[in-house]
Amino acid sequence: MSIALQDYESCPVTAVLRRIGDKWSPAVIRLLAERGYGFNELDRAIEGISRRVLTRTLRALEEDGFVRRTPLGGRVEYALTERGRSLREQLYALGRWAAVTADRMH
Amino acid sequence: MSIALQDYESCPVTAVLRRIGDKWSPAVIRLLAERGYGFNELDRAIEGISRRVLTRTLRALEEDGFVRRTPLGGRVEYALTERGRSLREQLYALGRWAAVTADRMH
DNA sequence: CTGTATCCTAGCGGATACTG
DNA sequence: CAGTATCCGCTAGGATACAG
Repeated sequence: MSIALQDYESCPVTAVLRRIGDKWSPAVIRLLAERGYGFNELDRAIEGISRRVLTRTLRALEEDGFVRRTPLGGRVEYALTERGRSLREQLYALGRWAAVTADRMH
Repeated sequence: MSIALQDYESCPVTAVLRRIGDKWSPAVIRLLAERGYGFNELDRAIEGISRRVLTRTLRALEEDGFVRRTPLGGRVEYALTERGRSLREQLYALGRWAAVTADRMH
């Protein structure tokens, strides 16, 4: 069996890993799982992220249907969609596995 | 609640996502789940990867304890460790989820 | 408050020739 | 067969000033 070129991008698990495997997406998803957040609120909550990257991260998550952006007169609220909450469940399961087997992970 | 700097790297799920969220790790894991492979054999099976990147991918997976490298007189065999098979199970679950909800994933 | 514009750096991924 | 050496482009990520 061999893996063709088009398989690599079309493989669902690879696609989702590449999307949320960046530096900040997991942190954003984790926060939005609690409640809705404003932009600067997120910026302050996630220590170390730059506004430029936060913007890009949110846009990408929005484009994939994980996050919904709602303008509310002068401010904006970001929240998880149903699909986003579904993803969050998957990541939670993966997190439990990772925590248990983290001994050889440095 | 806020996310401190050190949390980002120490979070198990983020760590594992960053490790296997690269371009080729999922493909390598998928192949090695079947059976042991030699280096050039992997290179041929994964269409589009360069030897340089394949080497780095294998080294990283080995360092994290997902893959075992076994020299066998003139050739080398790469195979999943127990931990690697465990990860493969997790990815398989994530893949099923992704396949089902792939409608808004492009 | 919610971003965008600009500029910069480091690292990933790729092509290819070479080595034991 | 199993890699390493070299070079190169692209993009992710970061700092910071500016804008509506």
